[in-house]
Amino acid sequence: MTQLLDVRKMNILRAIIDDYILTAAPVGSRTLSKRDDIELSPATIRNEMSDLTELGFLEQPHTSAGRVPSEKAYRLYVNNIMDRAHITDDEAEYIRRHLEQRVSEVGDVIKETARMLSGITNYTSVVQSPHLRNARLKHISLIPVSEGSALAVVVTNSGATNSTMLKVPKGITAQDLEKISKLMNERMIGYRLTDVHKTLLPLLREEIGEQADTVAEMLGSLDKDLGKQSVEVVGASKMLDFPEYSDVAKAKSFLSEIERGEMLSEVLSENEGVEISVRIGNENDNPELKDCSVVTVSYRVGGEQVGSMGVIGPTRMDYGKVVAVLRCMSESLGKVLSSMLGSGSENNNDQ
Amino acid sequence: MTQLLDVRKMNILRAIIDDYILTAAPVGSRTLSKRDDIELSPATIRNEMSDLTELGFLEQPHTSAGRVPSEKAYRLYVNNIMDRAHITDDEAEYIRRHLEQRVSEVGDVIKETARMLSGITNYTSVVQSPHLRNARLKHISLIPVSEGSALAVVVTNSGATNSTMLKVPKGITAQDLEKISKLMNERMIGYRLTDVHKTLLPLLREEIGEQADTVAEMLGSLDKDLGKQSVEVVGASKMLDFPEYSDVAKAKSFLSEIERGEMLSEVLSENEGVEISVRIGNENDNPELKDCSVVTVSYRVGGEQVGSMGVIGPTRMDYGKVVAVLRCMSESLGKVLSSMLGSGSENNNDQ
DNA sequence: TGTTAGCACTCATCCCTTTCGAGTGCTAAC
DNA sequence: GTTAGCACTCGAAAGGGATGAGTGCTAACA
Repeated sequence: MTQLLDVRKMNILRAIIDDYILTAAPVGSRTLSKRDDIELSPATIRNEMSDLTELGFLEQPHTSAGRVPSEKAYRLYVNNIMDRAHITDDEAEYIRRHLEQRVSEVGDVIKETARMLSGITNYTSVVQSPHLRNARLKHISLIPVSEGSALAVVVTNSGATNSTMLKVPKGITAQDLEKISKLMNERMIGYRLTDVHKTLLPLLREEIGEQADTVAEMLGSLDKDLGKQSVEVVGASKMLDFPEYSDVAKAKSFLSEIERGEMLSEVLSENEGVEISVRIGNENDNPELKDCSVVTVSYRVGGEQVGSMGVIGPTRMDYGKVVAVLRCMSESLGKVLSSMLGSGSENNNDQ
Repeated sequence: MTQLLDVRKMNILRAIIDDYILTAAPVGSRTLSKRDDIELSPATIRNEMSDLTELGFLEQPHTSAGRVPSEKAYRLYVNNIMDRAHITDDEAEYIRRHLEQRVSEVGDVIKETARMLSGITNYTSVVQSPHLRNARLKHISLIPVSEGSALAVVVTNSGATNSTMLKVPKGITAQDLEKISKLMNERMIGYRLTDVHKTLLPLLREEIGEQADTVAEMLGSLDKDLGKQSVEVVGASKMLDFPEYSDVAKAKSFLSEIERGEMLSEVLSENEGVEISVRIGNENDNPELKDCSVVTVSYRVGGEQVGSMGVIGPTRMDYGKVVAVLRCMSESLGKVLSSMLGSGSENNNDQ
């Protein structure tokens, strides 16, 4: 498929895309022939453009307008043409530095990542907090809050903490809770929460005694709760900077959808297992994103993929830069989280 | 000041405001004379409108347009004219019901409140989480997380829970932490955090021994952290529904400001001590809000004002409905929080 | 055979004018 | 004090060139 296009066509296509990314205006043959990297007359270029249009890489808003890249063109561009190293060492250094200053809490790091991501790219950024599914228990506290409810605080080996309100059966007293949490701390530390729930709990049943059902229920709801990954969105309003969204109705429907939030976690969870993913226009499932491109990247802590982040922008986004920035951010975030969370990486490897 | 306007002028002004709130279009004399509640000819109305314009209650976009209410008019309307009981018992019941279903966590209740508030009014809603400044300690856990950091989990008598990452001096071991938290639980329960920090700590110093400084520092940073009130915003994009924001640049600058978030906490903390506050157009400090009105209301748990919420909309917002809804929401939220948090109200009163 | 100049043609955009109508203010009559 | 009548204002919408960026095609050139 690559060889469908000769070098010259490739160059012209790249030039058109580069130009269009910058200006959002249809690109004409004269404009192109003025560029230094293309030494052809407008007429020749027109012939090539005509071919490219026929091949589906270019589109014409109307007869007497310039050409606009099609989604197929962006796809080709992303796969084969763009130069990825659009990010300087300085910028990379800046990202790392800036992230490492925020040493306090995971949530803050995620927020800061989202802010930087949107700040550097000038698109909407989306960053998912790391999931704890495979984290190992380090400490559990059950703190009585009121009749019928207790707060479960879980610290994992990755240093992440999570507190969840649990319902507690009527009969259970504060002493019971203390007993249970003591037992849990003695026996369950070092296991994955899912392991505890599925594997270990049955073995421990007799030892726990009459409260076994309570514990099981608590673990179940904990399990569910730890699976939830929050999502930080920054710069949604930046979409209004682009002429693509100069129509208020369009802007509104996009922003509402972002605000609802459901789309976002879908978008981020779609690329499990993949390192980096670029979805262009209609490649997105969500119809609200059909004029957008979404670039997502997963990040790892201690070798394990624990979350992802991404950028949402118009289809004519600066893919090269975005991909480079995301690569860098993913790496930095991974490092920062790993180091922040201390022992995380070592303990995670022994199965 | 009220008596500057006779009954007829008042009626006309109210009619104009009502109409303008609905349509956002300048109101003319003919339109008014067609209304059932005004039995005057257009010419007569024109005379009155001319007077009202001279008095500063109406403005004319241009000579041959209808009249638009001025901010002064809205002020008068809010203070003297509007009928407040714009909300039916059914709606009030709906609000209460809907909130009470969300019994799990304070954060969820706040989110749901914000969602409903924006849903019912169709404006942007802003809801602050309750502050814990005067809450009394019920339980403290210090959980070692990694070298140099520990998680402090505080449960207050109001049932609110809050966890904060604390820096811990190098020398402190897990055992130390346990000892400290045990001591704190024994001696500090029932006090306000600020009391503990300022009053009780000095008295306890010797008893705590060498870790006193550590405890002091921890309490200090806890204190600061518990003072933070998060803010939930829902429906910011709804502003785009209004013709006032059909200009994308204007919409963008408004949304960016909302997204930055700082303005919001300012707006909400301005009305401490006041029950309900209406700020119209330029009455707002923030220039970004000069075309908006902000209605805020505080809410109480156990007799004490612990937070506030509000609605942001165009100056021609439906003040009557908004005020009524906010009143109801404030009451419901207070009740739900009080009941949710169990013992909250009783214990809060004994000084 | 590939490249280029020339030319007729298309069509969105800009600007100007005209028309339309909602709304006003004033005056005179009731 | 209220109202009908009327001239006047002015924004919004509709129409109509002119402009110019851009195309496709053809024929000539290297």
